[in-house]
Amino acid sequence: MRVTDGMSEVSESSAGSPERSLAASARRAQIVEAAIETLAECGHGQTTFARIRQRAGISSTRLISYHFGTKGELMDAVLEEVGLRAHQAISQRVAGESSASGALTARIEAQVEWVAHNSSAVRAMSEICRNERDAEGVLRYGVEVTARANVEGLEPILRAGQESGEFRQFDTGLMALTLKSAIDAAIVRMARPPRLTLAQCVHELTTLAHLATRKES
Amino acid sequence: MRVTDGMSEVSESSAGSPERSLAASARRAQIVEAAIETLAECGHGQTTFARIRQRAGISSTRLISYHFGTKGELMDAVLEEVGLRAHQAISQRVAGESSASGALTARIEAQVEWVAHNSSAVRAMSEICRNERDAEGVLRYGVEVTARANVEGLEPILRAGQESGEFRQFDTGLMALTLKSAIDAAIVRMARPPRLTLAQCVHELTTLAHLATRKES
Amino acid sequence: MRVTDGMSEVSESSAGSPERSLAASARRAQIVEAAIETLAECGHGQTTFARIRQRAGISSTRLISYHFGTKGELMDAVLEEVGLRAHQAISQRVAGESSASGALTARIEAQVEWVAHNSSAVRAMSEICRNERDAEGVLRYGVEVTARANVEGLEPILRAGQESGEFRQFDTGLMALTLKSAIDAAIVRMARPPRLTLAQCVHELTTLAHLATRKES
Amino acid sequence: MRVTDGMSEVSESSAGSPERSLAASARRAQIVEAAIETLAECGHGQTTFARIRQRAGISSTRLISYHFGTKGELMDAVLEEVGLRAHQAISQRVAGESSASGALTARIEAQVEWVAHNSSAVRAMSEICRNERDAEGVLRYGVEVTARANVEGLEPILRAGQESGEFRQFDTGLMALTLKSAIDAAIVRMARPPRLTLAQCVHELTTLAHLATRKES
DNA sequence: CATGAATGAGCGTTCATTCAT
DNA sequence: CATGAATGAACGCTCATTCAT
Repeated sequence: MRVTDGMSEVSESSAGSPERSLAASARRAQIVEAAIETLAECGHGQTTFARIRQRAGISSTRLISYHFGTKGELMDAVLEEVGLRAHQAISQRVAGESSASGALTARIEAQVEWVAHNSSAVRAMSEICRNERDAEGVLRYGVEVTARANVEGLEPILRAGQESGEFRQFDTGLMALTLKSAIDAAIVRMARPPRLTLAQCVHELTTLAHLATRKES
Repeated sequence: MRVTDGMSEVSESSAGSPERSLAASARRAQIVEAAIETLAECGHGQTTFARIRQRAGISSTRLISYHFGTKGELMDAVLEEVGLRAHQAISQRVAGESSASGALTARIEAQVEWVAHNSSAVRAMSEICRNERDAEGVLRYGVEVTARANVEGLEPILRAGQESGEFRQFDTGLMALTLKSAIDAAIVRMARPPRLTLAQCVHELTTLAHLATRKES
Repeated sequence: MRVTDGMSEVSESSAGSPERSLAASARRAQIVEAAIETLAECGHGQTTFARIRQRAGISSTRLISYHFGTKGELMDAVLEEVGLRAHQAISQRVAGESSASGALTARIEAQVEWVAHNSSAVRAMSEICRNERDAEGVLRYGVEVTARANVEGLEPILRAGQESGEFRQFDTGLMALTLKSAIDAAIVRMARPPRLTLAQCVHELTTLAHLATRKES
Repeated sequence: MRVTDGMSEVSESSAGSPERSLAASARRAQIVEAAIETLAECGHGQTTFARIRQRAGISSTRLISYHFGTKGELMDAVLEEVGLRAHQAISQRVAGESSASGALTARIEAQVEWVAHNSSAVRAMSEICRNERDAEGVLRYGVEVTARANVEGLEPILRAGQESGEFRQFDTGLMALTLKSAIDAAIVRMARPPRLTLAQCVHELTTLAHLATRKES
């Protein structure tokens, strides 16, 4: 039986069991972390096994293919890890809000702050989603996947606000995308003079969202 | 020690003469066009001389380096060409407007329509700006360059509107980036069900821009 | 941005351990030997990975860069190997001599004989030293390196002879270079008619050295 | 009839006539000079048409192949030019001497001085002779050619000295080669501390030659 | 006399991956 | 769990040369 067909060599050892040995999990985490940093710093095109190996401080690239099988699966693991981190950090902060307007503000705050403090993870995710392709050359993750962690949380709020009458009528899909883009734009803006603080950015964005969504008086 | 200095073998000519032979210009245009299509379809990472050669229907990749020197200079040429096209198509449409609000609407209309009808050029530009790096690994074109053709035109309008009292106070840099992002988001949105027409998208965006910028009554 | 730093993919290992696996050492020796022969026969300019691969009888040029990293490092390895061989063969033959004159004669004998019987190694070293350049175009090994293995051994003898009063006053650096050159010239001379035997060459050279260095009576 | 088969395109125009137009001769001289400088500075391996073109300040490498046909023929022309210069500068200085000893001294003086003052030409010649190969990979100019301009003048003097009884018996071929090598070594020596003046070098060499060749008293 | 346009072959290097233990 | 050795394919780029005017 062939051992490697796109599957990690370790995953098949305990067939069926979702658990992984402690050492293996640690190794995987170490490699994923190195991959995130490399993606953020060098970009997808320069993110090679050799560079990841170097940053992770491991002896051979063989260790990477040993634990993840192929490069694509490593990218999957990175995406999963980043998505998990974002979800854990953001979702709970929106929970307490009762009004759609409040929820929207809370969500934007949470999101922009997380993005600002986890730029490497965000860049890594972005690099993968926009560049990772399969053998035929088609993007493996559409904008869909990119949107999921962040936009997915935004659109339900917008829909709820329209249904409750808090918000005016607009295309919720486009508005969600716009707000998500605005959040990313804020990170770009913060890097440029004249300097804006994180709090100022948050305020600008929540104001913008409020004005763009509220029902005309 | 390098002798070509990364310059096209055909370019130099003693004086600063902008002249280029007819045949050479045609070849360059042909290659640039093939490069744009390849970038849009295959992404920066898969945009190789071999693929460009194939799409351009020329005999050898040598023809590319003959006319452009290095890959980096070809990318420069692509960026220049796309920038020129966008400028020519967009700038004049904003000229006639007297009010900031009218100019903003006109600019958004012009921009979203151009982007919608020139998606290959836009994708090509995006791929280059986000992925092209120099030998040391740093991005050759910052977000600055990306922003120039589009954002540069947006921000002056916003500033003028604030000065004339038409617009409320907000950070013009962030607002320009947000509107630019929203335009790109509209393209993404149009590709997803439920379907939105171009006109509907334009309306959504101009409405959003109006609400976000107008002075509170 | 480069990750391999021009290092062999197999070399690193955390500590400064001189150990290399048996198989790897054998492969390296095989490749170095093929490189020496190629350099001697085809010259530095025609010494390509493809030719070395062919002569070594290995499957791919990739094996060379796998074991040596870059071409420059392969050249380094060749130089090191040839230097080692020469040192081992020559140095001990001079050890027993008490007088400077005797040492000089012994050294010349040993050197000319080694050079005559290891012409490939000598040519390889010569090709590298005179042609190998770095990226900026400067010679990587000055005449210094070339001289080291052979001249370095010559000059101390000359200095000792002057100090002991055996030799007349002359510039030891120039004399050492001259004798080294004369040894190389002997190899050239042997290839031309009328034929000279190795022993005759040695005699001619030792006589010349004796006459040129001895104190005037 | 094909115009180019290893022959310069201009040479065939005035078939049979050894004269060349003034402009063509000037161009050829300009290119040869640039080739000499490039060979001396960058070495044979890096002496490309592109670099020569640049240094000569001409518009296209096509001009080189136009005037010289192939690279090999350009190298021939360089060799011819350098040989001519050396011959013109050296030969007359030996003319007036009556004794072999005097002629030898005069020749060494003339040769070392010319070499010292024309290092680029010497390096160029050396680069060509040691590296230029034909399509099959064999050196196009043996040591023979290198030796011609310089050694050729040395050996007759040595032979004459032996016949007249001035010099002792030794192999004139090896001695000539040795003295030629010693002259080149002097140039190397002069570049190294402790500094030696040209006059000192000449004195060291003529003394050495005298001691090595004179009849034992 | 000079130039423009084109070209195939070859270069060293980098890549992810696979076959062995 | 980890490593060593090997590999074919592809990359951008440089080379001298040739077919046209």
